[in-house]
Amino acid sequence: MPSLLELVAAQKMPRLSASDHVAQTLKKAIVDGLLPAGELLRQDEIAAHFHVSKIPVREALKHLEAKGLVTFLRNRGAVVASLSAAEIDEYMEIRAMLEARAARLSAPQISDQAIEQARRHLDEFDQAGNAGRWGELNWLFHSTLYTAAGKPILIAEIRSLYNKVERYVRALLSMTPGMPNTLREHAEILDAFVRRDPDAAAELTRAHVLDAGASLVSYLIDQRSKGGNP
Amino acid sequence: MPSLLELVAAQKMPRLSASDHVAQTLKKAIVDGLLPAGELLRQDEIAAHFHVSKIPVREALKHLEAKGLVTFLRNRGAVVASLSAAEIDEYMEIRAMLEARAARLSAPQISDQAIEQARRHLDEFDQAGNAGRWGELNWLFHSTLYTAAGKPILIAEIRSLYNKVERYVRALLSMTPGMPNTLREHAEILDAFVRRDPDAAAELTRAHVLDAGASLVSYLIDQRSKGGNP
DNA sequence: GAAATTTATATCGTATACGATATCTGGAGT
DNA sequence: ACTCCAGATATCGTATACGATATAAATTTC
Repeated sequence: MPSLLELVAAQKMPRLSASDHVAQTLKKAIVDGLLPAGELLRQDEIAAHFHVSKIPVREALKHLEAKGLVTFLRNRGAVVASLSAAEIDEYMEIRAMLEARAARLSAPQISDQAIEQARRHLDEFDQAGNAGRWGELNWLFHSTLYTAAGKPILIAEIRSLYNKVERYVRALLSMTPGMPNTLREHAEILDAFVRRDPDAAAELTRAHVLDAGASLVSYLIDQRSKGGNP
Repeated sequence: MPSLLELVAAQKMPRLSASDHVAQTLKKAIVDGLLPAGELLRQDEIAAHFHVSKIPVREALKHLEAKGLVTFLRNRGAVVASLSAAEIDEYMEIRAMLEARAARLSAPQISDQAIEQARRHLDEFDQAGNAGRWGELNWLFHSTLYTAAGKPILIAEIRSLYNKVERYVRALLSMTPGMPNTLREHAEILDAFVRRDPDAAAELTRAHVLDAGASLVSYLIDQRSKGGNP
């Protein structure tokens, strides 16, 4: 039987490897937009920040490279990945397809509890002031609606796409006061789920994502034509 | 001006890092099914095979982990990822959606040259005996049809899904003599593109992928209920 | 004074080295 | 003979060390 001391020590034992810890933390920083696109990620600097050597840092960066969040430049280091407007447009189109599918499969199956949980996320979302909390609540609202589909891989793929574009969505949202369409669209989507209407849930979800995508692309094209963003 | 000797030396200089070279080679071995699911990937062994140290090997494995081809077991090493029948089913469903979309967008735009190229891949495919060459030609046939869509990200996502299930598709195909439906379906798809019919191209492509998925899942369920596959 | 070349410096990519963890082997105890 | 524990062995995960490459600075050349 393990002693109390051993249990306490086990608590201190990292369940995650150093490499995984660095990867998780960096991933969040990139998705949240704390690290701007194109930012050079110096390995020694990151290693010092996490009190580890470069080895786990490089492993973490390789992991994020495969996930599309980081780009390696041979002998020049890793940078936060940049997406063109066209690429973002494609990602949003794919998201629209997959999320519409998830909504269609989930709507007829969803439980009252899940709907209530989604409604709570939505209420909190509507009140949340800062863009950081907003991103998480938006994801929680949508993913809560999708779980009844019983398609974990589909949701994981959606999440992966979400991670790639999230920082751009937030940049737009922090510029757009009031979120004109978002609130109404969310309410309509939730209502479709309440009615257990698969067609409405799918189509409203598709339109919601495509609408966000269109706003995003026009904002980016506008922004980059002016600012001369590298 | 660089001397001839320097240019020759530059030829020998690896355009790829050791880590990327290992990743590419391992990825191909896994996708092609040379390394069976669950196989332990010993770092020292792989390092010796490539005449490098463990560091680039681990970076390569981390990259493949993020791509879903490898799974790390803490302090026990990396294994070739295994997929359940349900997971394969989900991946094939998503492929069906994305490939139908690519076909729909591409069909009205496709050039005669692209169609001829696809036809050549198809002819070679029909004659190819071994399953190894088959996989590449199948991909070439389909991807050639999709390129006119002008959606590189969509195609990359399809390819990523393809990589995850390809080894299972091949295992089935090597068991199935003659490929009953595949040849006819391919011919029908190509014909839809010849007619520049987006609806037919999309629906036939969707059915083709879903058909392959259904065969795959029933084969796997059958196989695993008998053999007691770990 | 500007362009080109050399030197210096910083950072990367990888080999080596070593402690930590898991698995294997053999013996003690029942 | 079987279980349980201890030591040995193998493999992993990471720190340290160092050659290679790119960028910046200094120097030379025209």
